Amino acid sequence: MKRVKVSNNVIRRLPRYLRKLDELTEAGISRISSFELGHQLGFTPSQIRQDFSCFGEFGQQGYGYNVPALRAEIASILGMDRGFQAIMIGVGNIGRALTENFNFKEWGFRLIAAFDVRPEIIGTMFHEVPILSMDMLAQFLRENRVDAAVLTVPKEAAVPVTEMLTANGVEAIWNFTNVELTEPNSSTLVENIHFSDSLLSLSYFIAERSDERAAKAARSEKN
Amino acid sequence: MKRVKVSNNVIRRLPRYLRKLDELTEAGISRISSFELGHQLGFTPSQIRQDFSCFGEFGQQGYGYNVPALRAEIASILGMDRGFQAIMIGVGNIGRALTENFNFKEWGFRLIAAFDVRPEIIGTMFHEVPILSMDMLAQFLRENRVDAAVLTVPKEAAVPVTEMLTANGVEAIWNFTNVELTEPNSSTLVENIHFSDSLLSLSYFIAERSDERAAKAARSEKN
DNA sequence: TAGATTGTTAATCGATTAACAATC
DNA sequence: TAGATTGTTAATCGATTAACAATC
Repeated sequence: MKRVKVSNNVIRRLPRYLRKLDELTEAGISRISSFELGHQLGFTPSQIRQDFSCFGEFGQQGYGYNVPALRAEIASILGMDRGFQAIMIGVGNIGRALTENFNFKEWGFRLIAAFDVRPEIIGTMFHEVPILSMDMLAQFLRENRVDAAVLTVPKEAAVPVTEMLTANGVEAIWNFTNVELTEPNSSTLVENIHFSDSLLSLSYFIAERSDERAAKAARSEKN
Repeated sequence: MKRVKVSNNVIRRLPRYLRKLDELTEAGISRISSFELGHQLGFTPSQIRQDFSCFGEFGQQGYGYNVPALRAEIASILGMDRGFQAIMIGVGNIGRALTENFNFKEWGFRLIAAFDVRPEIIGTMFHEVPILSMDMLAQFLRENRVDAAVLTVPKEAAVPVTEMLTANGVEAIWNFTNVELTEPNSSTLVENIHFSDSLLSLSYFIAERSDERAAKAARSEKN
């Protein structure tokens, strides 16, 4: 697979393509043009062809794209077939909710262990995932390949735990704490789930619309 | 406040500014230059000044920005002071985890009610939020101002519930279902929390780095 | 073959960065 | 005042869109 430098925007669109292709498959659609796919996602056909062309030639002139084949290509580009292994740090509310509700396997990750500091849960299993003591973390990382750590610890623990993880060779963190981990000069990959950022963006748009309406109402009152 | 058309990229950066300013406040720092702020966030000073200039003049030549004042401005731009009210649809695992762990008030939202279809929880309270029957939704929306709905229903219910919400005047949805709700021609604001999209982006970067290392290893083996 | 649609090159558009006069 | 740093205009860079020859 050719891996030229692909822009961040393109990468962020890949999972949306994947989801849409899964929806199409479910609906029994096996063939789609960039025109129709673009229409359904709100992208231009050009953008879609440009995006895919970063990785190869997946379509066929005069025909379009084969849905399952394209799906498989994108899954592979995203690394879903690489058998990545992940650990979870912090088995509190968020960690448990994630373990129960999020299907790591479906997205190519195997959650092989979880770590916590509370003696009462250490040594137990939670949904087929063993909960180990944080004291075991370093040893565990020496003995197992861990491609990513899911960070679901309390706010205060976020930075020290991150330091511990990177010091022990973890190079990718899926961060659920509402703490800014991205250090300007670190090579660790950090992907953030910032609930508040998301809600605040929505809040901005709600406020914007509200202001627009108020302005409109004020104008029509004048006339 | 001037509200010219602000690009999406700028809006997405605002919550990060807010968080950083809160961190600075906590650290007792009350003044910062665009240079230093940029350094800490990985942005250029130019970008920071450009971003802020969309909304007004918050700095002072020769001095920089006053941290609490700038924080207040951004909070206001994001609509955090507008007393937005939200309802939650679906009180399953995700809904409960969110109610327990996410402080809506901190971000300017008041969670005034939750809705579910399961008789055994209808009529109860969960963390000060009353759980009502879905049958009451339409009436509730007529009688209360609801600025946003938090969508935490099972996958299958996502589309029908969304239709019901929009039909009853809800114009903003915070979507936690892994379903593509953004219809190309709807005016409803949809903000998605797609866990899988986030993990798959991370997966891409892990795979990319792995490939780069393999290529490097292969090259050095040849020499 | 004729029609459709790709992959790719060129043109446009928008966002980021640089530069600098204004000013605290 | 001199030094620092903003707000803003201009330059650059990158991403999106348009166009079209290639081809199934």
